[in-house]
Formats: sequence, structure tokens, C-alpha cells
Amino acid sequence: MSKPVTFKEVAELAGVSTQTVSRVTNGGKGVKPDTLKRVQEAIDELGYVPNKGAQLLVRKKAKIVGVISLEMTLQGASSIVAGIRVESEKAGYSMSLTVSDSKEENLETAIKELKSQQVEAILINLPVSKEVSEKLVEKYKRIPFLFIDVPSEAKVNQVSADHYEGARRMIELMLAQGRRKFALLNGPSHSHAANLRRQAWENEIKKADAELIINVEGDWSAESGYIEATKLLLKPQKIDTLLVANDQMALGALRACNEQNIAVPQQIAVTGFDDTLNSEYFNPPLTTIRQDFKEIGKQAVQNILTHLVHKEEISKQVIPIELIERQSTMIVQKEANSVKKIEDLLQEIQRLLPNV
Amino acid sequence: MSKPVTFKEVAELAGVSTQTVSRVTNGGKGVKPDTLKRVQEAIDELGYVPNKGAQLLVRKKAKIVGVISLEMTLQGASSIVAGIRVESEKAGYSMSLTVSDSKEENLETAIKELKSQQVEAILINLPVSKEVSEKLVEKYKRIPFLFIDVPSEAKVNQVSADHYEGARRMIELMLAQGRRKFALLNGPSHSHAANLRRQAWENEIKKADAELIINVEGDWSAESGYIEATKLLLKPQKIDTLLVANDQMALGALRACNEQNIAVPQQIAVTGFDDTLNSEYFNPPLTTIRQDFKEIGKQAVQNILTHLVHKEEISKQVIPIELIERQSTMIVQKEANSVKKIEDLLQEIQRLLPNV
DNA sequence: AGATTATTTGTTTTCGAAAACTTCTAACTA
DNA sequence: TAGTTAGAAGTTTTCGAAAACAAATAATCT
Repeated sequence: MSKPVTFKEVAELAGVSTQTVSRVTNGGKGVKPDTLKRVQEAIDELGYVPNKGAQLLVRKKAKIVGVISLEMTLQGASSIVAGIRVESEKAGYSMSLTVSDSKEENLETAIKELKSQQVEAILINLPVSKEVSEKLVEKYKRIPFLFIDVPSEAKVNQVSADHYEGARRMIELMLAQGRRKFALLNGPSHSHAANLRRQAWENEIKKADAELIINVEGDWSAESGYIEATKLLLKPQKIDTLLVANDQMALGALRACNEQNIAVPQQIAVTGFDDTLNSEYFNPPLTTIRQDFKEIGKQAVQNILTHLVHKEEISKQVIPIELIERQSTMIVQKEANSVKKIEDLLQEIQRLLPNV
Repeated sequence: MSKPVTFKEVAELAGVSTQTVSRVTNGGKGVKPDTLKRVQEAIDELGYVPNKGAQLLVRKKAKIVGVISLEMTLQGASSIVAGIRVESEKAGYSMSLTVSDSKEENLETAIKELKSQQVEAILINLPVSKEVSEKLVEKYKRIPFLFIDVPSEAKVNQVSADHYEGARRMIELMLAQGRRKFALLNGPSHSHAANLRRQAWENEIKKADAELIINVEGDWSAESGYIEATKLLLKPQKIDTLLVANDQMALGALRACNEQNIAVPQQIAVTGFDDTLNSEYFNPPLTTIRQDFKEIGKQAVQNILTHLVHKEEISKQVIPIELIERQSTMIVQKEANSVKKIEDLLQEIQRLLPNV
């Protein structure tokens, strides 16, 4: 039942030497069409597949890129990894994925795991500080690293989305709409991306001499968005804009607004960040910043592979973002069907009257 | 810069034989504490990591489970894989992940890739028909398979959520609320899970002698939910319940209702399926069926590993589901703050009046 | 003490595939 | 026609780690 088919069995069945089998599995160069066909048939017949371990052992180049990522249930992380996978395959590389968190100890375990697979490079897709990133590069200098969303000051290969510019463009739009009273719902402060967004917002608010009324922090989850938004909406100080650091928290925030009968965007505008698959269908659809996750993954692979060949300087790349304006901030819309809406509202009032 | 450190260098540095190094890396049984320490230091000093390829080659057992999954950007798929990963690790196995779609040709490529890594078993986490699943098991009989969400008639190892029962419980709840006019927004018909849910709904509607007014199909995405729901809401026949086959489509459907000023749940109740992370924060929060994805992954691993040892009969397991009732279907709530709500509605009407 | 048993370490062989090298045959050139 | 060359296939060696086997040393028992 077990015992995988090997080389020799194929060679025997086809009546050739093992080396000829090897030639066939590696493209069939220098093998007569006749023999090639015979060997191919033997391979199919026996269901032979070359043993990766043996190949890995004997070849100097493994053609594998290693990836260390956050838990893949997170939207952004998994999209980036998907981009990496596709681009690696295009380049003739396979991808080996390890899941870890940002704890240095776990990161090192993950690196060792990948090293043991003889990967040619390691892409790190989780929040890492400047210090840790530089330390890792120094410690494992036999293998090139590339970091996604590491502080730009870090002297390491990196690809990042333009968080600062994205956040800046968002608040620029809000200011242009005449909004002045801001609440910020930031990401966790250990995240570099979250800090950039926060900085952009704080700087722009100061520059515009607008009011930063509330400044809180969630953990990226819809739940935390809901909890924090609920709390801040209950405070006496009134705001006109709620800037949220990602779409999931924004979903929770929208829910909180709805529960407290606060009209979005009429009373408060709410914005997100990421443009996840669903934010177009939130109630109301969410104004947000699109990060092209797949592009980030793609560039990460391309950069590290050229680095493997040319071994140049440190490469730092920033992927542009895009502002997506939707109804959660659109105030100046003509409401063509207002009559119908008023009718509906009256109906709703009628329904509620018995309760009073 | 490249050239990984090997065995011998460590042995030389520590002044022992290579076999002793091997003993140390494998737990250090039967090595004097003194020697062990010396070898460990040499390992750390050189940054030695055993070559997985060589290990794979020489050991008969690889201790790897292979997983073939849909693109990981999908909520459910990635949660299942996360469950598999955690459980494999607990059992001392590593997990090798390959992404594929349901095309037989791509599936076979994925299987070969995993076989080449000497995996001990293959878990398939994507929709596969009875025929294809049985064919694969027959063709690759040297390696045990387990399918997640394959038709239960298929004579293969399987773990599935109880889709039929989940859908049945959902419509049972709706009928108990006195709802009679149903619209179904199903998943794609090539999906086994989608078919089970549809069957449950159709059967129960017939049994209860309720009306099945509309019956359409989406592709699981929020976008398709929005498009299909918009179309069906514009039809002249009125419905009181919209059963949607997953949460993402339900999100799109909720958006469609909102755009057309249809109150959920007062005018139409909307239900989902899956209980994704966010559906608790939809507007309104979504009544849905919770599938415990991590549990599915966990059971899949446990079943296939016991199968490896005992090699018994085919194992078929069904994971129970849970009905989560939220506001998208709750009609009988006391509206304590009706006065406040009416005030808000009047305000909204005032705002709209200039447009008329 | 002598013999038996454990403990610790070393030596040899093995795994499967491919690279490096070799041999054989057929084709082409002068 | 002999000699050179290219194409096709075979043989040998190699990769790194671990298993199988063997030996040497230390510990225990009678």
C-alpha cells in the first residue's frame, strides 16, 4: 500500500537505465522520441513521481521561495500570499508557506523551518520592527530577506503600500468636504502600518487647524470597531467624521452608528482602509483606500528574485494606493426618490406609533 | 554567501562523529549531557539546520499531511486550512499546502506535487463530485485521501458540515415566525454544499405548504448577492423571507434591500449561512448558521491519522451546525426607544423635504 | 573479580535523483 | 574510406542525514 514507486522500477519496465528516466522527467532533452514515449508510458503506468527530497538533495538550487505570514484567515495577508504564489509560479519557483506571529522566537523557528527546505529567499509578511528586521538580516546573512510593511527606515529589502499617502488623501477629501471634527479609530500601535496612518491623520488635522476630538485604538477586528465606536459615539463631544484604520473595524463602526440612529454620512462620515472584497456592499458602501494586495505580493517576488541574480543594494519599493469614494462620505447627492423615501419613513412611523 | 552548513562541519567543530550530531538534532537521546552541550553550541555557532530533503530521503515516514484547497482568500476555506494546520502540528505532522480549483486536471497536478513530497495522506478541501472523488481514490490508491464536503454517497473518507440540517433549521425558524412567501438565493449548482441547502429549503417549503416564489442562484460573492437580490426585489410578487446560501451574498442582499428602502426584518427577513467573522456586524446583524470551520479541519486531520494507523473502513463524519439568531429576522422585539426613533425619522423627513 | 548489561560513541550503508563522466552508435566531412 | 563529430544511452559518484550495525567504555550484579 505505501512504498512509493521509484526510478528503478520505471527504468526496468521501460527497459532503459535510470539516467534515461531522469532525462525524461527533466524535459526529455537528448532522448530519442521513441525511447521517450516508452519511458513516459512506464511513468504513467506506475504513477511515478520524482521524490522531491532526493531532488532537493542533489541539486544545488532549490527554486523555492519561503514565505512567513500571519494567520491566513486575515483578508489582506492571504491576498498578498496569493499574489506571491502566482508570481513565484510564473518565475518557475514554488512557494513554501509558514505561519507565524511577530514574536521573535516564533519568527526564528519559522526561518529555520524554511532554511531546512533550502529556500533561496524568505519573504516576511507580518509586522516587524526596524530593529528586529535588521537583526534577522544580519543573523541569517546567507539568505536574502524581503519584508512587507516594515518601517521604511529599516535597512532591509522591502515592499510596502503607501499607508501615509493613503491616509493623507482620505483626510484631504474629508477636509475638502468641510468636515472639521474628527475622531480616529486606529489600528494597534505595534503595527507599523497603523502608525503611519495615524501620523498622517494627526499631521493633517493639525495642519488644517481642524479638531481632533477623539483618538482611540482597536485590534483590526469588526468587534473592536463596534465596541470602540459605540463608546466614542456616546461621548458628549460631537464629531462629524470617523476615520477608521481598516474596513473591518469600519464595519463594526457602521453598525454602532446604525444602532444609535446616527445617519451615515449625513451626521457622521465614516471611512475605512484596505478596500476588502465586501466593503462596496456595506450599509452604506464604504469610502476607503484600496491597497492592491496582489500587486504587493507580485512585486515582492520580482524584487527578491532580481536581488538573487544581481545582489545589488537594498531594494525599497512603495506600491501606490487608490482612493475609493462611496456613500459613507458622500453628502451632496441628489436624492431623486425623496418622495418615495418620505412615504417609507411615514409608514415606519405609523408602525412605531402603537409602541409609544 | 550561499552553501548551507552541513552535518560534517558541525561534527568537526564539536569534535564528534556525524552520527552524534544526528542524535542531538533528533532529541539527544543517548548522548552525554556534556557532549550534547558541545554539539548544541556548534550548531548554534554555525547556524546549522538539517536538510529536509536529506531527511525526507532517508526516513521512511515523512510526517507530512498534504492539503489541496481552494484559493485561500475565501473565508471558509482558509479557516478550515488553519484548523488543519494547528491539528497537524499537535500530532507532530507538518502540513504542505497546494492551491487548486476543482478542475480534474489541476487536481491531479496538485496530487502529484504532494506525492512528490512523500506526504502520508491528502486532504481535499474543495468541491468535488462523487464520481471524481472515487476515481481519484481508485487511481492513487497508495495514498489515503479525505474529502471535505463531498457528496455523502461517495465511498470515500469524508468530513462535512451538516448543510442539510442547517438549512432545515433555518427555514423551520422562519416558518415558526409565520413567514410563508419565500425567495431563495442559492449558491452555484456545481457545489455540493449549495445543493444540500437548496434541497432542504425546497423540501421544507413544500412540506409546510408555503410559497416558493423566487429561486435564483449566485456565485457566493457579495456582488452576486447584490445583483440577484436587486433583481428579485424589483419583481412584482412580494416575498416576506429571503434565504441566502452564504453570508457574503447575504451582505449584498442586505445592501440591495437598503437601497430599495425595504426594511429588514420588518418587511423581509434575510438569512445567511456560515457565520463569518463579520456577519454579527452587518446592518442589521445577520441570522445565520454557524459552521465550525476549525473543527472541520481538526476532525479531518484526526480521522485521516487514525486511518493511517488502523486502516479501517471508510470514515464519514458530519460536524453539527448551530443556528445563530440575530436581528435580520427578529420581528417581535419591544422597541423601547420608539419615541427617539420617531423623532429621528421626522428629522430625516425634514431633511428630505427641500428635494421634493 | 569476572561476567553481564547499559551507555555512549563511531563506522558503514542506504535512500532517490541528478550531475559528471564514459561508452557506443550513427552521421558527416575531407 | 578513414576519421571526426554529434547524438543517445549507460555507469559511477554525489548530495546530507539517519538507520543499522559495531565497538568501546562505564556500571551493575553475583
